[in-house]
Amino acid sequence: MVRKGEATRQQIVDTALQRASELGLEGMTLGRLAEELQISKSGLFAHFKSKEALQIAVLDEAIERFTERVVRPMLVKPRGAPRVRELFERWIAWFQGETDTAEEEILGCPFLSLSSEYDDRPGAVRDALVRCQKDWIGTVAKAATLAVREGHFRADLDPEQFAFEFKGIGMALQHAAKLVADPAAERRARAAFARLFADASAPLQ
Amino acid sequence: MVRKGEATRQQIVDTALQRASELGLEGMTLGRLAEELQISKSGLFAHFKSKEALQIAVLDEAIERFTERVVRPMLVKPRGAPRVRELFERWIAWFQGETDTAEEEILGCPFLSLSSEYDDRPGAVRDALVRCQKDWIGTVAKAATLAVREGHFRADLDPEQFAFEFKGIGMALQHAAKLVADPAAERRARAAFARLFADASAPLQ
DNA sequence: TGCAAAACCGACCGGTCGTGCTATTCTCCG
DNA sequence: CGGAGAATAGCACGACCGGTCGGTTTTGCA
Repeated sequence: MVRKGEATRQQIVDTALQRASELGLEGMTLGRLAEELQISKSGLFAHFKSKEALQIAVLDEAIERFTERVVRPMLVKPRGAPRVRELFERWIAWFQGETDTAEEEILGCPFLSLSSEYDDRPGAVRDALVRCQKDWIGTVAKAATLAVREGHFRADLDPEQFAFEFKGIGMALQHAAKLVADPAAERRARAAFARLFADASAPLQ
Repeated sequence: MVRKGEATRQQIVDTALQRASELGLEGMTLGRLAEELQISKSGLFAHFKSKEALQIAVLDEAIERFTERVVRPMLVKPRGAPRVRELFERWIAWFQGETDTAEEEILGCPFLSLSSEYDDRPGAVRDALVRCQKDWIGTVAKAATLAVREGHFRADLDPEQFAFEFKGIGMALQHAAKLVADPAAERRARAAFARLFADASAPLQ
């Protein structure tokens, strides 16, 4: 007697994530969400004690998907440069959304959208977002550290600096692809990464 | 008999820009704006035919200030590498807000906040925003082009690619400084720019 | 199959949103 | 200083917001 509710809740979170990616977690409203799900607003609300709780549930869902689609698959590659490359490729793929089928257009990374939505809005959602963003740059820095240890990257490389620039490339990609609708955005991002990667690599001899 | 109204309108736009930088152009509301200005909501509204008109007025004001504080001052430097450097320094300074006095904390660039606010929200505001963002990356690319022409940058440099990465550094700075509150953010941004600049520079001989 | 609990609904609350309309106050020119 | 017109206030509107509550339907174990 605990099945149906959980399924509905999952369905709500799924749809909410979708809407939140477009309108932001604040811009998403319970009424329209319920309407889209063909559910009453109160029925929807009953699954969460507050809108904030729903927002955090949505954020957790996004984190889970990100882990599954980007972070975990990178581990199949050997430590070092290949894993760093894989991380970038997975990240780029993440920008085109959940579809496993071929998809051309860039939907963007929900975390980047949420980052600017909450960088001036204190609260539990922001705290959770900060935590997961720190985790993410930590993951990138860790991969870079391993690449140094493997001898693929220069010994004097600053992994945190690498992660900073890595992140910048993704943000520029999102900006160029979504707002300015530059068809060359993805190519530019790859070129930027190639430069970052080359600079980080250990000299051939 | 055209004085007072214009002064009030300017005051409204000033305050609105301030609020919009924190809450976004959508999150900013006429009621609270009027309250802060000690003005009636209808009195405020009378200066603009719609909220969208106010939003665009705010955007125009931001563009004007950006031009004054970032784009125009760069022209005092000679064409080429010095001008590119100046552009970056002015841009970094722009992130700390309007204060001419020393200010430590990063307030962030309103355009970057607005970019993610409107990348999924069609309308006149978005159109204006896209236009000014294209102008901005065009300005950066133009400066890079001149640096190539002056022989400071490599002849085979892609100025648009340079502008893409330039923008990415600023976005990473905003993210690191505002959301994650990383005290090293500005240092990281400068280091990233130094690397970008060095890669773009023509070989010494 | 009975029945308690879980799931869900519809109506409704106070509040706030953007936006009109009308009346009053203020400002500046003649 | 008087009056025309700009500037502003007062007020109300319809819509929608997040959230509450009492009642109805559905579910799944005993």
